Amino acid sequence: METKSLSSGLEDYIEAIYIADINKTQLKGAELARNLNISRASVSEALAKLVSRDLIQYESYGAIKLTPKGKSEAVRVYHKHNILKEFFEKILSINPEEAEEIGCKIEHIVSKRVLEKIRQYTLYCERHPEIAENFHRELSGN
Amino acid sequence: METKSLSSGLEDYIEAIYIADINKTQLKGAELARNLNISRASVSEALAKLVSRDLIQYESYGAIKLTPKGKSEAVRVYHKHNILKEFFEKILSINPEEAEEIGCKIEHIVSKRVLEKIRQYTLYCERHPEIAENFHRELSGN
DNA sequence: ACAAAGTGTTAGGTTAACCTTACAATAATT
DNA sequence: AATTATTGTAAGGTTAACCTAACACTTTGT
Repeated sequence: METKSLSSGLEDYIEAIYIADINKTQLKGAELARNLNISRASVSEALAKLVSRDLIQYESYGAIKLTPKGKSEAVRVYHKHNILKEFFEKILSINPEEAEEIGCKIEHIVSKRVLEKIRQYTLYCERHPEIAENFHRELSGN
Repeated sequence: METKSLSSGLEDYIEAIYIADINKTQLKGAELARNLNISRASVSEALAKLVSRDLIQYESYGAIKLTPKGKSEAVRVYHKHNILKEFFEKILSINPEEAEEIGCKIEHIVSKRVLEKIRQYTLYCERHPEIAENFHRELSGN
C-alpha cells in the first residue's frame, strides 16, 4: 500500500527536501527538523515512513535524496504550491508572506480539477493584465 | 479557556447546527451524526465540548440550540463558507458541488485578511461581469 | 401500557502526528 | 586522538478526533 496519497505532513517534508535539492544543499534530518520546526525525533519517524514508501533514500548521517518516485511527488506538490501562491499574490493582491502561507495550507486540500481552474484563471488574468490592475486600483479607494 | 478558536471539526458541528436553525428544524444528536457522517458517540463527545464552551445549549433527547455566543461563531463560519463558495462558483466557474466541497475545507484555514480579499475580489467581479464571462468563454475554447 | 424503534452515553480502542528525555553514533575542532 | 558538537533514534507520553460494542434511557406506534 505505498500508493496511497501523502498526508499533509508528509507533503511538507517532501517539499522541503525537494527545495534543498533544487538549491543543491546537502540536507540532513536535523536540518530538516530546523526548517520545519519539528523535533528531530519526529523527523526521524517521518523519514522512515518516506523510505518505506520508496520516496526517499536515506541513511543515518547521510544526506536525504529523493527517489524518482519521490521527486515526481515533490514536483507535483511544489507545482501546486506555486500555482496557488501566484494566484493569491498576483490575482488577489495578497502580500507574498501571506500568499506563501495560505498557499502552503491549501496545497494539501485542493483537488486536481480545482487547481487546474485556478491555473487557468491565473493565465487568463495574465492575458488581461488590466483585470488585476483595476482590482488593485479599486481596492485602494477610487 | 473557552475563548480559544474552534477546531475545524467543531466548526463543522456548529455550522450544521446553524443550518438546522435556519431551516427551523429541531436537531438532535443522532440526526447531526447522520448529517456529518460521524458516529453518535463522537457527536455526543463533541456536543459536550460545545456545551462546555458555552456555544450550545443541549440536554439529552432535546433539540440542540445555539447560545448567542455559539450563534455568532456559527454566523462567522457560515459567512466564510458562503464567500468562498460564491468565489469558486462564480469567479472560477467551478461547479456547485465542488465549490461547496472546497469551500468547506478552506473555510477552516483561511485568515480574516485573505477572506476579505476574496470577498473584495468577488464584489469587483460582480461590478464587472464581463471578467467572468470572458473567462468562461475562453475556457470553453471561445 | 408496552414493545419496538430511536437516541444518548460509557468504556475502551485506534491512529496520526507530534512531543521530551535520554542515550548512542558520527563528525568536526583543536 | 581526544574532546566537543552534532545528529539520529528509541522509549514512552500526549492530544484530538474518530471508532465499535454494549447498555440505558426516551419516544413512538399499536
